[in-house]
Amino acid sequence: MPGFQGPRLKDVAEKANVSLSAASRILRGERQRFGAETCDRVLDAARQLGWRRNLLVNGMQTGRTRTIGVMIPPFDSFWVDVLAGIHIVLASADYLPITVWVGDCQEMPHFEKDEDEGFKQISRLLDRRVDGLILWPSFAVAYYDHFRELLERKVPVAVIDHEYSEDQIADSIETDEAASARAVAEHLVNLGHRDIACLSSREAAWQAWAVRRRECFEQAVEELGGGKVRSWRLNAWGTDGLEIAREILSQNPRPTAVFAVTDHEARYLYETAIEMGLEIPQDISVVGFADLDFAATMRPALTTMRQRPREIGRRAAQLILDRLDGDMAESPPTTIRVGADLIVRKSTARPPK
Amino acid sequence: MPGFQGPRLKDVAEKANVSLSAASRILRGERQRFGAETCDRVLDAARQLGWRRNLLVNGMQTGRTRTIGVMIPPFDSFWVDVLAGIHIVLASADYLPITVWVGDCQEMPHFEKDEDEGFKQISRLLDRRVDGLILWPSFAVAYYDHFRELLERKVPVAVIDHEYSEDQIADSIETDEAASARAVAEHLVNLGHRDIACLSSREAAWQAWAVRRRECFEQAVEELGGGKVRSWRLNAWGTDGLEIAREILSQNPRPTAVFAVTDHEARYLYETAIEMGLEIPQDISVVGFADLDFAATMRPALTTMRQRPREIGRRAAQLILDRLDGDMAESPPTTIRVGADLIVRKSTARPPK
DNA sequence: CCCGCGTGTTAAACTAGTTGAACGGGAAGC
DNA sequence: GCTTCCCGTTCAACTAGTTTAACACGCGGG
Repeated sequence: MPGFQGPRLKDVAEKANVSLSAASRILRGERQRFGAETCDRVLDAARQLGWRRNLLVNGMQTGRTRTIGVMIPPFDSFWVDVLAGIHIVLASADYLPITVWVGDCQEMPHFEKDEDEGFKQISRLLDRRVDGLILWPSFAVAYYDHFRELLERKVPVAVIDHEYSEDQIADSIETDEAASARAVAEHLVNLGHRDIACLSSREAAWQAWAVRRRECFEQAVEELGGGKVRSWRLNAWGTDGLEIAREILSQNPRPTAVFAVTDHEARYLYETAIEMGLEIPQDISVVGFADLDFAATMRPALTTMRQRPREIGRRAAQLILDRLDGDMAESPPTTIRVGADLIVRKSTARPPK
Repeated sequence: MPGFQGPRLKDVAEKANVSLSAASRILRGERQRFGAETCDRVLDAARQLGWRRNLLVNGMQTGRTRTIGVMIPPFDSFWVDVLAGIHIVLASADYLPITVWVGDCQEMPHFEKDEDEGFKQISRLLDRRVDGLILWPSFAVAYYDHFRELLERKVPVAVIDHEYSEDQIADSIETDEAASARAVAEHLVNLGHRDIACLSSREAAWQAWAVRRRECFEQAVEELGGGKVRSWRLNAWGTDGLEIAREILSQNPRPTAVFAVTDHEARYLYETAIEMGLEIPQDISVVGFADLDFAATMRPALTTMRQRPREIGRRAAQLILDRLDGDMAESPPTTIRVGADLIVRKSTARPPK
């Protein structure tokens, strides 16, 4: 029961009254060997029948499906924008991304729990013979072992927001953490803050960016004369945001500014501030990171580092395309660092006297 | 140069020392014809070599790629959640959605402008022989002509948020506009509002929901004794939101409540209210629609109808699966109406005296 | 009359399997 | 000694083309 699959090349050839191979050549663009009239006949026949090239066959023959697998968490607007960048670049190269999502939309996935499900997703991509893969760090770490297979199959892989420090086995595209953290530090120190806290995220192995963002920030503040940063982090499941925020804001002396490593953590600080009757930014300054879609509409509007997710997506896609048929097919893995921009809104001010 | 594609079945057969057809049968699950020891040998060999089924070949042979094309605008959290619902259902059936995006992330696409690009996207899906399609209305209307091809190819199509009134040629999954509009009307009329305005969106042909939402609301308010609704709508490009909002709030007498057909339009009303020094909800009540991710964090928090995008996505995916191998393969197109829930927040109150 | 050129044809091999039919050899049962 | 079963083999056809090689036909020029 192979359902009707549309007209075959054979149908086109018959309608145009030419041989199968002539039809194939003409439709592939090899026109010069044939008369103009014949070409027109074949092209017309194909159009009239609504024939379309079967990319499955093409894929079998050339080993290229013009398809790139993408695995991201469907978590927030950052990832949606990354995806947008990927789509734009791939579409213009006549490639198609196939996206699989790990985890739930409501919360950052816990890859440890979903290992099987995640690997099934990757399998679905490999079974369809994607030409390349763009992955978020979770897979890269949780399935480090499976990377062997990807390398053996020579499927180029780009990992977003995660760099392997020791043995880099795949390309990496990430936010420039050092420069970004320094920009935040400068902003706060310049405002006069000398007692600054940092609220980090879950610092799981596959959240290397969280660790680096915090460490870079701590270092930058100290270098700029802002004193020693007091740092907290969420638990492994990310469930204690409000409690940690309460702990930070209850310190005595209370820090005058808090850097949240993402806008999500900044939200906990906002909620806790309302709870405790503290005014942002009069009593405490808050800086976020990412400029997620809700950051601008928070009250007060959140000062945050705007990442460039679209550029990250674009660069990742371009890297895969270059590896596939560019000159860099064989060059060693690289790391691309994408900048971020400080967006000063209403949540930061000079420290209270 | 057909790049290395991983081990072939031939390699597995050789390693296990069996014939090609035996390997094929065993790996397909036809075990009873073979000895347990032979089966193990083949399975082991496949595992050790990392062999994986080539779905391209499968697709060619069976005419089924276990792949569903999805076309949506990457616009707001509504569509992200629809996508989430689709992914969940398809993943559990071992299908994979391939998503193409039309337009830009920042704004609702204008399909009229991008007709070529949009059709290229659909082509990319059909060229890869997707088994079914889930489309947003834009395509359904702009490319009405191309629907012929989809029907001929017997590719089941589900359209989200758009019902053809005359000749329904595809399945449709949409929000229950009549019930939802009535819920909003009841809420406002019960609060005592008797002079209610409606701010509709662009009412393009492919935004049938906007028209119906407005009309249902007008009718419901009148039936409930809330008087005659005064309605406005955005221009064809959706660029005059603030101007229209200003016009509404400058009316004399000013309506005491405004129903915005989506949360996006509610935003214009909020901005304009600040501009004009009006307090929400003391001076004017505002109701949105969709409960997009920013609705809860607006100040005051927006009262809105929460659509069920995930359910819409799930139902759409399920419908496609049922059409593919269920009993309803041949039944006529249906329309599924999904409910919505009124979320009362802080933007509605009794009308000012 | 033969050569070469422009067109186009046929046949075969190839992508990676899947599937049906026929068949073969050893062992057990009768 | 014959039949039957079990286990497995080989062969061929099939999915939808792509590509190479060899070849054929008619026309114009020499």
